[in-house]
Amino acid sequence: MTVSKTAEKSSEKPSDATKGRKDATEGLPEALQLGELSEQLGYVLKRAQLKVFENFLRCMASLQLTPAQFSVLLLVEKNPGRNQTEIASTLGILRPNFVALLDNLESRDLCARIRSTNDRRSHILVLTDKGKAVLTRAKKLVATKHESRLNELLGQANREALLEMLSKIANEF
Amino acid sequence: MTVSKTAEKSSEKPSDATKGRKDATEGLPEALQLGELSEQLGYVLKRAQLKVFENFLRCMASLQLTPAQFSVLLLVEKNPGRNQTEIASTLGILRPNFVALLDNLESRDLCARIRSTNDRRSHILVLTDKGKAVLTRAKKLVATKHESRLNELLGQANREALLEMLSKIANEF
DNA sequence: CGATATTTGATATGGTCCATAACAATTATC
DNA sequence: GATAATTGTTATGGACCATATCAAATATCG
Repeated sequence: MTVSKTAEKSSEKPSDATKGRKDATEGLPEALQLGELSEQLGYVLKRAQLKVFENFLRCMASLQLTPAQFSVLLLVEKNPGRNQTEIASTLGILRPNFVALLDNLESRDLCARIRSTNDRRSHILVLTDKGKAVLTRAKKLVATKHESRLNELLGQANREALLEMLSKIANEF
Repeated sequence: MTVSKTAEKSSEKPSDATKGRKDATEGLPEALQLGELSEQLGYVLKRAQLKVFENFLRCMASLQLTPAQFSVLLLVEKNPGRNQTEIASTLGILRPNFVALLDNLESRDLCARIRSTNDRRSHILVLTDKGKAVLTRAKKLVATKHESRLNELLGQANREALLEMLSKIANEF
């Protein structure tokens, strides 16, 4: 050990004003200094991501769609006729973990697995009619409640610049 | 069910060219179209965050520090004499989950819990000498290997703009 | 052709992170 | 001094992520 146990506060300071934290300026617990933390991109990136996901979930509460589920619906709509492996891998989801996710969407009749006639191992993925309808509503909610709020916070131009830089990091880092 | 089971590909097309996917242009599995996904800030944000954390871990492999551990060391260095509740809460870590994190840092002699004399319930947190030394090396690694690579990818000005926008989202969203 | 290897969806399993309830010790409050 | 609140801690469960493994189906190659 390099530090003596049972010490207290800033040493070299046997003063009286800061003893027991009972000054007249009490009440607030004196917010901590973030210091270099607020300059760490990873830290800020993570916090921002949590906030965005949190807001996304609130906006989608009526449809009960998580970001991952929404991304699956979007990708299946854009790429109908693909199998689980293809959809999962382009989303960065491992096949085993994709099974339960799909089970959920299928049990809610948003998505369907269809045994392919070409390759009877694979399951072709398609949106059901209900899935298409829900996705349409989801897109509207995201646009009007979610992304729009980001626009008014950052401004249209900044939001696009942000997206471009994040894409660069996601793809070229 | 709204879709007929055992279908295949784009219907209304009993053609021959796209049957069995055995054209002359075979080989590549024909990359999927991301479509609107690449415009979803949450999606891109998450992917970027994963990439940044991944790179952070690689850069810190020699010191065996995770982003969370690094943030704790940074915060304790900047705010010595605070207790676990204060450090954990400003990092968005729940007290129960902070215990094991601290146990790890303390077992490696990077950080120490000191029973406060003011409030004998709380544990004051301080960096050990080894903790300070490791943190110094960690900062250098982050600066030279991690953040520098972001700079050359985005450019100094863009990196600062990115940080500012992410901070705005993290704090005001 | 037929033996072997590969692929696909699936299960089981373990790890990490996150969230809640509950507890003993200590302190604050009235 | 009785009651309430706080601190660190444990236990626990859920969500997410990663690996190994499997049966069925297909591909490969002698």
